[in-house]
Amino acid sequence: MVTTSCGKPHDVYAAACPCRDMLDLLANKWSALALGALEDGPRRFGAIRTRLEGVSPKVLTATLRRLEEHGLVDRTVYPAVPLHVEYSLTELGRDACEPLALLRHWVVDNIDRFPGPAVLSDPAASVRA
Amino acid sequence: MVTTSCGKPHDVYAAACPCRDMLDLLANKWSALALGALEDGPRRFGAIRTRLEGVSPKVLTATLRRLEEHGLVDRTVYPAVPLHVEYSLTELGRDACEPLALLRHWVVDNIDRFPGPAVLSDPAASVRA
DNA sequence: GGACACTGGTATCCGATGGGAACTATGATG
DNA sequence: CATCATAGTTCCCATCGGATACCAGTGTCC
Repeated sequence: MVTTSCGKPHDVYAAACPCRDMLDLLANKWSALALGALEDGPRRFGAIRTRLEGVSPKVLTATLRRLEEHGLVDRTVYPAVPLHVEYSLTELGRDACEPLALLRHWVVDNIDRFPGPAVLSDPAASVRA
Repeated sequence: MVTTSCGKPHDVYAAACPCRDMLDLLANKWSALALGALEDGPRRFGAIRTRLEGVSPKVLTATLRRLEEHGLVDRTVYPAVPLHVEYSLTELGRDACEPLALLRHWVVDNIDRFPGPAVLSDPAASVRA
Protein backbone atom coordinates (compact mmCIF):
# COMPACT_ATOMS: atom_id res chain seq x y z
CA MET A 1 0.00 0.00 0.00
CA VAL A 2 1.37 3.33 -1.01
CA THR A 3 0.94 5.96 1.64
CA THR A 4 1.30 9.59 0.81
CA SER A 5 1.54 13.17 1.85
CA CYS A 6 -2.12 13.03 2.70
CA GLY A 7 -1.33 10.07 4.97
CA LYS A 8 -3.53 7.68 3.03
CA PRO A 9 -3.43 5.59 -0.08
CA HIS A 10 -3.76 7.78 -3.12
CA ASP A 11 -7.37 8.23 -4.06
CA VAL A 12 -8.86 10.63 -6.56
CA TYR A 13 -12.07 10.51 -4.56
CA ALA A 14 -10.43 11.95 -1.45
CA ALA A 15 -10.79 15.70 -1.36
CA ALA A 16 -7.43 16.24 0.33
CA CYS A 17 -5.37 13.92 -1.85
CA PRO A 18 -3.08 15.64 -4.34
CA CYS A 19 -4.55 13.28 -6.92
CA ARG A 20 -7.60 15.47 -6.90
CA ASP A 21 -5.58 18.43 -8.10
CA MET A 22 -3.85 16.45 -10.80
CA LEU A 23 -7.15 15.08 -12.02
CA ASP A 24 -8.49 18.62 -12.08
CA LEU A 25 -5.49 19.65 -14.16
CA LEU A 26 -5.72 16.82 -16.68
CA ALA A 27 -9.49 16.42 -16.82
CA ASN A 28 -9.82 19.72 -18.59
CA LYS A 29 -10.69 20.43 -22.18
CA TRP A 30 -7.83 22.76 -22.95
CA SER A 31 -5.21 20.74 -21.10
CA ALA A 32 -6.21 17.59 -22.92
CA LEU A 33 -6.06 19.35 -26.29
CA ALA A 34 -2.86 21.24 -25.57
CA LEU A 35 -0.97 18.14 -24.48
CA GLY A 36 -2.23 16.34 -27.57
CA ALA A 37 -1.02 19.19 -29.73
CA LEU A 38 2.50 18.61 -28.46
CA GLU A 39 2.54 14.86 -29.04
CA ASP A 40 4.28 15.16 -32.39
CA GLY A 41 7.06 17.35 -31.10
CA PRO A 42 7.69 20.85 -29.81
CA ARG A 43 5.42 23.59 -31.02
CA ARG A 44 5.37 27.32 -30.77
CA PHE A 45 2.72 29.36 -29.06
CA GLY A 46 1.15 30.50 -32.29
CA ALA A 47 1.06 26.98 -33.70
CA ILE A 48 -0.66 25.61 -30.61
CA ARG A 49 -3.08 28.47 -30.70
CA THR A 50 -3.95 27.69 -34.31
CA ARG A 51 -4.34 23.98 -33.61
CA LEU A 52 -6.61 24.55 -30.61
CA GLU A 53 -9.17 26.30 -32.73
CA GLY A 54 -11.03 28.88 -30.74
CA VAL A 55 -8.79 29.16 -27.72
CA SER A 56 -8.12 32.70 -26.56
CA PRO A 57 -4.50 33.69 -25.98
CA LYS A 58 -5.21 34.40 -22.35
CA VAL A 59 -6.62 30.97 -21.65
CA LEU A 60 -3.91 29.26 -23.67
CA THR A 61 -1.20 31.06 -21.75
CA ALA A 62 -2.81 30.11 -18.46
CA THR A 63 -3.21 26.49 -19.55
CA LEU A 64 0.39 26.15 -20.71
CA ARG A 65 1.71 27.84 -17.59
CA ARG A 66 -0.26 25.51 -15.41
CA LEU A 67 1.02 22.49 -17.31
CA GLU A 68 4.55 23.81 -17.03
CA GLU A 69 4.13 24.44 -13.32
CA HIS A 70 3.15 20.81 -12.83
CA GLY A 71 6.01 19.44 -14.86
CA LEU A 72 4.07 18.29 -17.91
CA VAL A 73 5.54 20.68 -20.45
CA ASP A 74 8.76 22.60 -20.89
CA ARG A 75 8.82 26.19 -22.05
CA THR A 76 11.86 27.34 -23.93
CA VAL A 77 12.42 30.90 -25.04
CA TYR A 78 14.60 31.59 -28.06
CA PRO A 79 15.30 35.30 -27.90
CA ALA A 80 15.51 35.61 -31.66
CA VAL A 81 13.65 38.25 -33.52
CA PRO A 82 10.81 37.99 -33.56
CA LEU A 83 10.60 36.31 -30.20
CA HIS A 84 10.29 32.55 -30.40
CA VAL A 85 8.87 30.38 -27.63
CA GLU A 86 8.72 26.65 -27.87
CA TYR A 87 6.64 24.30 -25.78
CA SER A 88 7.45 20.62 -25.54
CA LEU A 89 6.33 17.63 -23.53
CA THR A 90 8.35 16.41 -20.60
CA GLU A 91 8.73 12.70 -19.95
CA LEU A 92 5.78 12.95 -17.58
CA GLY A 93 3.75 14.93 -20.08
CA ARG A 94 4.37 12.33 -22.76
CA ASP A 95 3.13 9.62 -20.42
CA ALA A 96 0.07 11.66 -19.49
CA CYS A 97 -0.78 11.91 -23.17
CA GLU A 98 -1.65 8.24 -23.39
CA PRO A 99 -4.83 8.25 -21.31
CA LEU A 100 -5.77 11.65 -22.68
CA ALA A 101 -5.33 10.46 -26.25
CA LEU A 102 -7.54 7.47 -25.46
CA LEU A 103 -10.19 9.82 -24.13
CA ARG A 104 -10.00 12.10 -27.18
CA HIS A 105 -10.19 9.15 -29.51
CA TRP A 106 -13.05 7.59 -27.60
CA VAL A 107 -14.99 10.80 -28.02
CA VAL A 108 -14.34 10.92 -31.75
CA ASP A 109 -15.18 7.25 -32.19
CA ASN A 110 -18.40 7.43 -30.22
CA ILE A 111 -19.71 10.89 -31.01
CA ASP A 112 -22.51 9.52 -33.16
CA ARG A 113 -23.91 7.61 -30.21
CA PHE A 114 -24.58 10.78 -28.29
CA PRO A 115 -28.13 12.06 -28.43
CA GLY A 116 -28.57 15.62 -29.54
CA PRO A 117 -29.75 18.20 -27.04
CA ALA A 118 -32.18 15.90 -25.30
CA VAL A 119 -35.20 16.28 -23.15
CA LEU A 120 -34.39 16.55 -19.50
CA SER A 121 -36.40 14.26 -17.31
CA ASP A 122 -39.23 16.30 -15.94
CA PRO A 123 -40.05 15.55 -12.31
CA ALA A 124 -42.67 13.01 -13.28
CA ALA A 125 -40.65 11.19 -15.93
CA SER A 126 -38.81 7.94 -15.33
CA VAL A 127 -40.75 7.31 -12.18
CA ARG A 128 -41.08 3.71 -11.13
CA ALA A 129 -43.92 3.26 -8.71
CA MET B 1 -14.07 8.96 -43.89
CA VAL B 2 -16.86 9.76 -41.55
CA THR B 3 -18.54 13.03 -42.30
CA THR B 4 -20.72 14.71 -39.78
CA SER B 5 -23.14 17.39 -38.83
CA CYS B 6 -20.23 19.80 -38.93
CA GLY B 7 -19.60 18.65 -42.49
CA LYS B 8 -16.13 17.34 -41.73
CA PRO B 9 -14.46 14.33 -40.24
CA HIS B 10 -14.93 14.34 -36.51
CA ASP B 11 -12.14 16.21 -34.84
CA VAL B 12 -11.87 17.32 -31.24
CA TYR B 13 -9.59 20.09 -32.40
CA ALA B 14 -12.29 21.68 -34.55
CA ALA B 15 -14.16 24.33 -32.64
CA ALA B 16 -17.47 23.63 -34.37
CA CYS B 17 -17.38 19.84 -34.12
CA PRO B 18 -19.76 18.36 -31.56
CA CYS B 19 -16.77 16.38 -30.36
CA ARG B 20 -15.58 19.51 -28.68
CA ASP B 21 -18.68 19.65 -26.53
CA MET B 22 -18.44 16.00 -25.59
CA LEU B 23 -14.80 16.39 -24.66
CA ASP B 24 -15.73 19.39 -22.57
CA LEU B 25 -18.35 17.26 -20.84
CA LEU B 26 -16.09 14.29 -20.14
CA ALA B 27 -12.83 16.12 -19.54
CA ASN B 28 -14.14 17.50 -16.31
CA LYS B 29 -13.19 16.60 -12.77
CA TRP B 30 -16.69 16.07 -11.43
CA SER B 31 -17.95 14.23 -14.50
CA ALA B 32 -15.03 11.83 -14.40
CA LEU B 33 -15.56 11.16 -10.71
CA ALA B 34 -19.33 10.92 -10.91
CA LEU B 35 -19.26 8.41 -13.76
CA GLY B 36 -16.67 6.40 -11.86
CA ALA B 37 -18.90 6.41 -8.80
CA LEU B 38 -21.61 4.69 -10.82
CA GLU B 39 -19.38 1.97 -12.26
CA ASP B 40 -20.34 -0.56 -9.59
CA GLY B 41 -24.06 -0.08 -10.05
CA PRO B 42 -26.78 2.46 -9.46
CA ARG B 43 -26.33 4.90 -6.63
CA ARG B 44 -28.49 7.43 -4.91
CA PHE B 45 -27.86 11.13 -4.84
CA GLY B 46 -26.70 11.11 -1.23
CA ALA B 47 -24.33 8.20 -1.84
CA ILE B 48 -22.73 9.88 -4.83
CA ARG B 49 -22.42 13.07 -2.87
CA THR B 50 -20.62 11.22 -0.09
CA ARG B 51 -18.31 9.41 -2.48
CA LEU B 52 -17.35 12.60 -4.32
CA GLU B 53 -15.91 14.08 -1.16
CA GLY B 54 -16.24 17.83 -1.19
CA VAL B 55 -18.73 18.29 -3.99
CA SER B 56 -21.49 20.79 -3.27
CA PRO B 57 -25.07 19.69 -3.91
CA LYS B 58 -25.55 22.40 -6.50
CA VAL B 59 -22.58 21.33 -8.57
CA LEU B 60 -23.41 17.65 -8.21
CA THR B 61 -26.97 18.24 -9.37
CA ALA B 62 -25.70 20.23 -12.35
CA THR B 63 -23.12 17.56 -13.22
CA LEU B 64 -25.61 14.70 -13.06
CA ARG B 65 -28.21 16.63 -15.05
CA ARG B 66 -25.66 17.38 -17.71
CA LEU B 67 -24.62 13.73 -17.90
CA GLU B 68 -28.26 12.72 -18.10
CA GLU B 69 -28.94 15.27 -20.80
CA HIS B 70 -26.17 13.76 -22.91
CA GLY B 71 -27.31 10.19 -22.43
CA LEU B 72 -24.55 9.00 -20.11
CA VAL B 73 -26.64 8.39 -17.02
CA ASP B 74 -30.24 7.55 -16.25
CA ARG B 75 -32.14 9.20 -13.45
CA THR B 76 -34.90 7.20 -11.85
CA VAL B 77 -37.22 8.52 -9.17
CA TYR B 78 -38.79 6.10 -6.72
CA PRO B 79 -41.55 8.05 -5.02
CA ALA B 80 -41.21 6.04 -1.84
CA VAL B 81 -40.97 7.67 1.52
CA PRO B 82 -38.61 9.26 1.95
CA LEU B 83 -38.04 10.19 -1.69
CA HIS B 84 -35.52 7.98 -3.44
CA VAL B 85 -33.63 8.94 -6.59
CA GLU B 86 -31.29 6.56 -8.31
CA TYR B 87 -28.65 7.34 -10.89
CA SER B 88 -27.23 4.65 -13.13
CA LEU B 89 -24.98 4.42 -16.15
CA THR B 90 -26.42 3.98 -19.60
CA GLU B 91 -24.72 1.73 -22.11
CA LEU B 92 -22.93 4.79 -23.45
CA GLY B 93 -21.98 5.92 -19.96
CA ARG B 94 -20.52 2.53 -19.16
CA ASP B 95 -18.38 2.71 -22.28
CA ALA B 96 -17.28 6.23 -21.46
CA CYS B 97 -16.07 4.99 -18.09
CA GLU B 98 -13.24 3.03 -19.65
CA PRO B 99 -11.08 5.92 -20.82
CA LEU B 100 -12.03 7.92 -17.75
CA ALA B 101 -11.05 5.08 -15.44
CA LEU B 102 -7.72 4.83 -17.25
CA LEU B 103 -7.19 8.53 -16.68
CA ARG B 104 -8.09 8.31 -12.99
CA HIS B 105 -5.81 5.33 -12.52
CA TRP B 106 -2.98 6.96 -14.41
CA VAL B 107 -3.20 9.92 -12.06
CA VAL B 108 -3.11 7.69 -8.98
CA ASP B 109 -0.26 5.60 -10.35
CA ASN B 110 1.85 8.58 -11.33
CA ILE B 111 1.07 11.12 -8.68
CA ASP B 112 4.48 10.74 -7.07
CA ARG B 113 6.17 11.84 -10.28
CA PHE B 114 4.54 15.24 -10.13
CA PRO B 115 6.69 18.00 -8.74
CA GLY B 116 5.21 19.95 -5.88
CA PRO B 117 4.23 23.56 -6.42
CA ALA B 118 7.19 24.35 -8.63
CA VAL B 119 8.99 27.44 -9.70
CA LEU B 120 7.54 29.02 -12.77
CA SER B 121 10.06 29.86 -15.43
CA ASP B 122 10.93 33.49 -15.02
CA PRO B 123 11.33 35.35 -18.30
CA ALA B 124 15.09 34.74 -18.31
CA ALA B 125 14.97 31.07 -17.41
CA SER B 126 15.25 28.26 -19.92
CA VAL B 127 16.54 30.61 -22.56
CA ARG B 128 18.64 29.06 -25.26
CA ALA B 129 20.66 31.69 -27.03
C1' DG C 1 -50.38 17.94 17.69
C1' DG C 2 -45.58 19.82 17.55
C1' DA C 3 -40.65 18.98 17.00
C1' DC C 4 -37.42 16.57 14.60
C1' DA C 5 -35.21 13.68 11.00
C1' DC C 6 -34.45 11.91 6.32
C1' DT C 7 -33.95 12.64 1.25
C1' DG C 8 -33.06 15.33 -2.66
C1' DG C 9 -32.64 18.86 -3.89
C1' DT C 10 -33.08 24.97 -4.58
C1' DA C 11 -31.79 29.72 -3.43
C1' DT C 12 -28.44 32.93 -2.54
C1' DC C 13 -24.14 35.04 -2.39
C1' DC C 14 -19.52 35.64 -3.87
C1' DG C 15 -15.05 34.90 -5.67
C1' DA C 16 -12.72 32.38 -9.47
C1' DT C 17 -12.67 31.18 -14.21
C1' DG C 18 -13.51 31.54 -19.26
C1' DG C 19 -13.92 34.21 -23.33
C1' DG C 20 -13.54 38.28 -26.54
C1' DA C 21 -11.30 42.33 -28.01
C1' DA C 22 -7.85 45.54 -27.71
C1' DC C 23 -3.32 46.74 -26.51
C1' DT C 24 1.94 46.14 -25.57
C1' DA C 25 7.04 45.21 -26.35
C1' DT C 26 10.82 44.25 -29.37
C1' DG C 27 13.18 44.56 -33.33
C1' DA C 28 13.33 43.72 -38.50
C1' DT C 29 11.65 45.48 -42.85
C1' DG C 30 9.95 48.73 -46.48
C1' DC D 1 8.63 56.67 -39.80
C1' DA D 2 4.93 53.22 -40.40
C1' DT D 3 4.24 48.21 -40.69
C1' DC D 4 4.58 43.47 -39.58
C1' DA D 5 5.34 39.37 -36.71
C1' DT D 6 5.57 36.87 -32.23
C1' DA D 7 4.05 36.14 -27.74
C1' DG D 8 1.81 37.45 -24.92
C1' DT D 9 -0.92 41.08 -21.26
C1' DT D 10 -4.86 43.90 -19.79
C1' DC D 11 -9.60 44.97 -19.42
C1' DC D 12 -14.24 43.93 -19.08
C1' DC D 13 -17.97 41.04 -18.52
C1' DA D 14 -20.63 36.64 -18.38
C1' DT D 15 -20.61 32.27 -16.57
C1' DC D 16 -19.13 28.80 -13.34
C1' DG D 17 -17.74 26.68 -9.03
C1' DG D 18 -18.10 26.45 -4.20
C1' DA D 19 -20.06 27.32 0.53
C1' DT D 20 -23.97 27.98 3.22
C1' DA D 21 -28.74 28.21 4.05
C1' DC D 22 -33.06 26.86 3.29
C1' DC D 23 -37.34 24.08 1.47
C1' DA D 24 -40.93 20.32 0.59
C1' DG D 25 -43.00 16.01 1.71
C1' DT D 26 -43.56 12.42 4.87
C1' DG D 27 -42.79 9.48 8.88
C1' DT D 28 -41.73 8.98 13.76
C1' DC D 29 -41.10 10.36 18.58
C1' DC D 30 -42.82 12.59 22.66
